[in-house]
Amino acid sequence: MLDKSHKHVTCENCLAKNNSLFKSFCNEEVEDLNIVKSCSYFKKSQSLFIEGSMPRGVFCLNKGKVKIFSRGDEGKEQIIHVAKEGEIVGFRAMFSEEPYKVTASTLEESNICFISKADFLNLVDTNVTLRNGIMKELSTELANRVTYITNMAQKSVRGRLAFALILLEEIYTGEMINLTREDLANFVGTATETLIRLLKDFKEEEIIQTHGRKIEILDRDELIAISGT
Amino acid sequence: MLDKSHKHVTCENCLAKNNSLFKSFCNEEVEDLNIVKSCSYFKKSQSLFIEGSMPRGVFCLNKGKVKIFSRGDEGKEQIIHVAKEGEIVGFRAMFSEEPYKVTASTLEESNICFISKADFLNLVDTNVTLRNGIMKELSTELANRVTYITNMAQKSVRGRLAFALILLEEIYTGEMINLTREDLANFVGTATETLIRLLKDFKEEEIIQTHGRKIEILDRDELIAISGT
DNA sequence: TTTATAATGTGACTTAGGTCACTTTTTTTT
DNA sequence: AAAAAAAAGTGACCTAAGTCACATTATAAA
Repeated sequence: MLDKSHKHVTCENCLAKNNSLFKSFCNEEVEDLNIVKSCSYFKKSQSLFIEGSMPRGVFCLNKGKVKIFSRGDEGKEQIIHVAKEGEIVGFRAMFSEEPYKVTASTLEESNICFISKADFLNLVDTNVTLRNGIMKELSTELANRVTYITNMAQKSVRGRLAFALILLEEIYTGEMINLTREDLANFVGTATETLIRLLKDFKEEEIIQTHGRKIEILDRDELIAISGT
Repeated sequence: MLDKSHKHVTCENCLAKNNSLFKSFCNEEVEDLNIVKSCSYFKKSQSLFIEGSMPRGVFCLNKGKVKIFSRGDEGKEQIIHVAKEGEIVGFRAMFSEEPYKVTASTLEESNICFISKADFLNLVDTNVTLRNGIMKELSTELANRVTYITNMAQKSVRGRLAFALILLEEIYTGEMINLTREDLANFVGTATETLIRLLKDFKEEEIIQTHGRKIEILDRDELIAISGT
């Protein structure tokens, strides 16, 4: 259980910092950051921002996980990304001058800091390293989505699930993958029932093991092989 | 037929310029651009760059169309984007320090200018407007891909084809959509046979009309309706 | 603790869309 | 113009994966 009263993690002490776009910041820069940011506690299933609304700033994850999703025409969630500690969420929309195309919502209780649009853009304007980091991040993300699209278009659901589990293992480093079957299905892009059946197959093949809803990967190599399907 | 001898279009006279990231350039800036760029003629089906190779610069389309695709595990092309006159192709990889994740290849004979990585990055460093344009472009593109992914995961092939035709109508403004059935199938993410059958349906429903391989859209509203499927 | 609510899991059935095997038409090359 | 190669189009068949309708846990609330 997170300490709800601990509302102001200082950037200096932020454990997630070295995993973030701010990792190269010097002490002075971290101090500036610390002044402009505000920190707050989010319960499970709270939204940071909603598809269609205008961006007002960026969110920096100190602790917790956040799903980023868009809704298809029938309202079904398509999870695009699961953000973890250290990630800055919502900065893509800072530059596009358009409303959010995605919703961000916590998957578990989280400590999340907020930096206003003006402050963030000011940082980007004045800090070359940060700016380059962001351009690199945007480009890398764009390249990742190419893979994502190709997977969606060409792989079987079984292959996509294998791929998703490999990605999620990275995101849930040190702990077990912990997502509702519906969220997992919405990430893989399939029906919940199909997802459950495929997980059952993987269990029977001893590729994974479950502890309640939590998923432990037993045979990563096999998953890699299947993900080519 | 393009004039093959006309190898050096000056940026000043480039008809595509106003449709590009360079549209806000002043005369002096255009002159600088003109000095660093080189211009060449590409036949149909020539590659500008290939997945896996290291980026050496960016390509600016003066005339012609270019498909951008990645290959899935079985080698099947997945077309991510069709670039038209005015677009700068390959600039995403300039910032990622990684090999290309996609291949770019001409769909028709084209006039294409080249700007080396060093020259391009120099421009980006010194020209704030260009840089902001690029950051905006990267972000918008990222948002578009969210839609693309959601479509792939949730829509029927019929719905995706309708959506693709709407996009392609924009890209082929003033002319008719002219793609092989295989390319179109690889854009929609389906088998060529399925694509042909669906096009036949659309013809019977008088939503489109074909002139040889060229596709003319008759009922855009109906396509929009179907694309929600 | 009981009740309500949400999440997980199964079975039966249907179908969209992929695959394979050809034919026909168009385009390119000789 | 003839030959070769590539693209377009058809038909028959099959199966991966979606849908619907419940049963069975979990989890949260009263």
